Amino acid sequence: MRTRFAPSPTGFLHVGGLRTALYSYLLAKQTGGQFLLRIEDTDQERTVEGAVESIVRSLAWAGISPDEGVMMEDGLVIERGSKGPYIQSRRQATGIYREHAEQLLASGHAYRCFCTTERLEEMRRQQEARKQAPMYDRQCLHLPENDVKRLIEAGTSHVIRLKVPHERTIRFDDDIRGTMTFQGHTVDDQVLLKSDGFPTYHLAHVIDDHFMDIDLVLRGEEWLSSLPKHLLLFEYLDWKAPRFAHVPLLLNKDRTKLSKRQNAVSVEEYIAKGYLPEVLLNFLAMLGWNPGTTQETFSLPELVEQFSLDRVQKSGAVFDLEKLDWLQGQWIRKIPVTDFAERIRPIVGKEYPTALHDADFEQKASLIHERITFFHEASAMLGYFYEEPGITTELLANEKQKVKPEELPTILTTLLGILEVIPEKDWTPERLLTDVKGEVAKGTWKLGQLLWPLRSALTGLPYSPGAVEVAAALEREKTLARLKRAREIVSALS
RNA sequence: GGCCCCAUCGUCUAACGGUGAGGACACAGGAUUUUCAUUCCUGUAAUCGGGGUUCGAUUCCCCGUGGGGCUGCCA
Repeated sequence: MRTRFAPSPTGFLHVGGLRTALYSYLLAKQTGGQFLLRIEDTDQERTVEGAVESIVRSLAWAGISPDEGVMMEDGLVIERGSKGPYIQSRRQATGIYREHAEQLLASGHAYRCFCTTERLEEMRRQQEARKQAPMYDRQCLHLPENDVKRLIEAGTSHVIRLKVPHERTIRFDDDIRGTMTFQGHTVDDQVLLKSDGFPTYHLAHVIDDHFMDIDLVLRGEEWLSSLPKHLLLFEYLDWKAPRFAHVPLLLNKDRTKLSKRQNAVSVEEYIAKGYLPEVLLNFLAMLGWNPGTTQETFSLPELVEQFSLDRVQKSGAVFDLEKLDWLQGQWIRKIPVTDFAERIRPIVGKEYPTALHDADFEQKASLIHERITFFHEASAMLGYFYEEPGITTELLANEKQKVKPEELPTILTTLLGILEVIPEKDWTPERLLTDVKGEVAKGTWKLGQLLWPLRSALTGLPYSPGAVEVAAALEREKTLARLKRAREIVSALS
């Protein structure tokens, strides 16, 4: 099956766009077909410089690479394939859209309209005042042939409109929604070719999807109401229409269409925040689709295998970030520790260069593997291994753990007494814990009263990996030095 | 206003017309005998309303209601 994604280069790639691209990609891949990327830049005014690069880059980041059409090679945007060009402004230059608009004119399914924007605006105003649906009143449909000829010769600016058959009922099947029906008289005579010679979306999509041999058009639900126009065009051009699947919209918390005002909507924002491509894809796939099992995490190959349109939801889905963050945690924990360590090493190294050559970095990284959500948190979580932490009495004491400030000097001395007798070669988390517990067994202190001051003296943090794990990774000498320093601080204050 | 689409826990969702309406996120409580996190266990929580059809409707039909989309020489 050949599918395509056809965004307009009006800005960054939208997360909703990434989802339709993903679904299209999955369908193409699972049938051994091709996925195409086409750029729809027929609106000269809305086209944004650099948007094509940005969209292609975001798609590549997500691992959704087109087999044909617009793609990235060596950092450059290129076009590849035998059905090109794949950028509509370049296709326009070939005359393909005008040609077919004229064919529709000749067959009587379209007509020229010379109405000015002012007249159209006035007409709509009046229609609304009369509580009628704003629709073109067909003034130019009834223009005598001679007048049309004269106006064209005079070079009068005009558009070409589709002549919608009012008496017809248009029925069709959508792969997600099933059968739908529209009455012809409720469908407006859509502009097909604008006065600047560019096609509108409607004409361009029909022509391009035909010539690019697209089997299935998968797009957002916002296109549902213009589908009758597209079907009519396929019919009038005497082409076989592709299948259509309209996916439900992504929603804000208040259930309106996902918008910039209420959410981060561009893929670039999620990249910048540090989400893994696997996570965004996994999350987006599950918004509006479910596997019918309790599986929650899916890799791209798993999605290719399991995705199907008949399990796609009809109603819109709220884009809820909480599950996204949970998924990110799940995916991070799936990364083998060695790989995880190598991924965060450069991040930590940026702030603490010694981490770059730390032979025991993996041991330290393993301590935060289950605690981290974003890689960029790593340096803050491991900083105490590479610089002396700031320690205060307030931090070392802890009411909940029953660590009273005035007892700190005694506790720290006790801790040093326990640890100093452990030789370098036995400096493991297990041995450290065993010996601390041995002290607890004597009955003076509870475990928390010893471990809280130990952990906070070593890390300078209220939350961190466990005391003995940190001590082991920090090594004997540094651990003892930090405890001594802590003891000096508390004795100076008492 | 008109046209079209949609409707199960707060959110994402499951359920050949027969289930105690299931799972996940979030939330609450607990366990993992130090914090945080992880992991595990438990709990709170839903079929929009009204009519049909049927022995039996979350499921099928109709009418409401609610929400959304479209209504541009934008896509």
